[in-house]
Amino acid sequence: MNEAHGDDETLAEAFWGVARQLRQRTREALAPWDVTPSQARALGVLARHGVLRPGALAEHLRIAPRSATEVVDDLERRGLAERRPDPNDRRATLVALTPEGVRTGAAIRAARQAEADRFFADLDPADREQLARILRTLRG
Amino acid sequence: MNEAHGDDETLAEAFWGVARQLRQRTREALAPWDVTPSQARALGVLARHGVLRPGALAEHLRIAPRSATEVVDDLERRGLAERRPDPNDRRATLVALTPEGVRTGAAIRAARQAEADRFFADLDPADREQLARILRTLRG
DNA sequence: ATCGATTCTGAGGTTACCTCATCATGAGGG
DNA sequence: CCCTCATGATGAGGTAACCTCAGAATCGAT
Repeated sequence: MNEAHGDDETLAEAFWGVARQLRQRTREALAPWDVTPSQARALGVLARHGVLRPGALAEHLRIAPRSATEVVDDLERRGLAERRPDPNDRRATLVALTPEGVRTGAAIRAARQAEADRFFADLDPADREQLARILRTLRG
Repeated sequence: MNEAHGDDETLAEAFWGVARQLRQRTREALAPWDVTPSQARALGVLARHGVLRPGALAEHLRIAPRSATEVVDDLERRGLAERRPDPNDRRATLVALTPEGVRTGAAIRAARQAEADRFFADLDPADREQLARILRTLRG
């Protein structure tokens, strides 16, 4: 019920505009390590949860198990993670970060955090608090 | 079921959590028309701006010109848009919505809007105003 | 008339997903 | 002990939505 003239933007449009900017910035922050966003996410999950089966990794990433296999392939190819057999279940494999994977994961996490902080630094502290509260409400 | 509810969640993480939910809802709202998100976006741009060249469409969608060709192919295949020669420039083609494209575009716009409204309806009016203002600031 | 810019599209590549089929193994029952 | 069913990972093959690079047609300007 609200167009008829130019761009008075809806909340959703504004939200996606900001999302686009933030994604862009995050991508730039990731550039020095030459890892794709999906690899970075997997690195983050593995850093948080330690050794995981591909299936469990998939759950955390909310992707299909088959897709986790692929991400692990990539990380392994880059020397950031390695597979090892699960001693308790011979069907399963365990995925663990290599030392380099741990290092890279930490560095990426820090860089991403710094970039996000810089992004939200345009807001004064009160607005940041408001935004955090509102986002929490939306996830209720 | 999964994913720890970050108590110490960063603003960025909260933001992406909300984005994920909103994207999910939007996707569901689009389902009845069986158009992909990218087709829906193009439909929206064409509905707003009328007849456009593929290149101009690409700019509005912020994608490469070559990719707009593809989106137009899809819309044309579905009978939602059609190409016609630009009478003023024989290099160019113009993309226009068909009547069905216009109808579908309007319906999608309404459905999407309704879904977004429902999504943000969890917020009271004051919070919606705050959120709009904060998002505007971030885009400064 | 020529030359550089522009407009689109073919060819082919990438990322990040997906489903379905297959194979090995595990767990429980008879 | 064998059989069946469930589970874990992966091969094969597919999709959406992008991309770049080349090339053909045309335009505008000199």
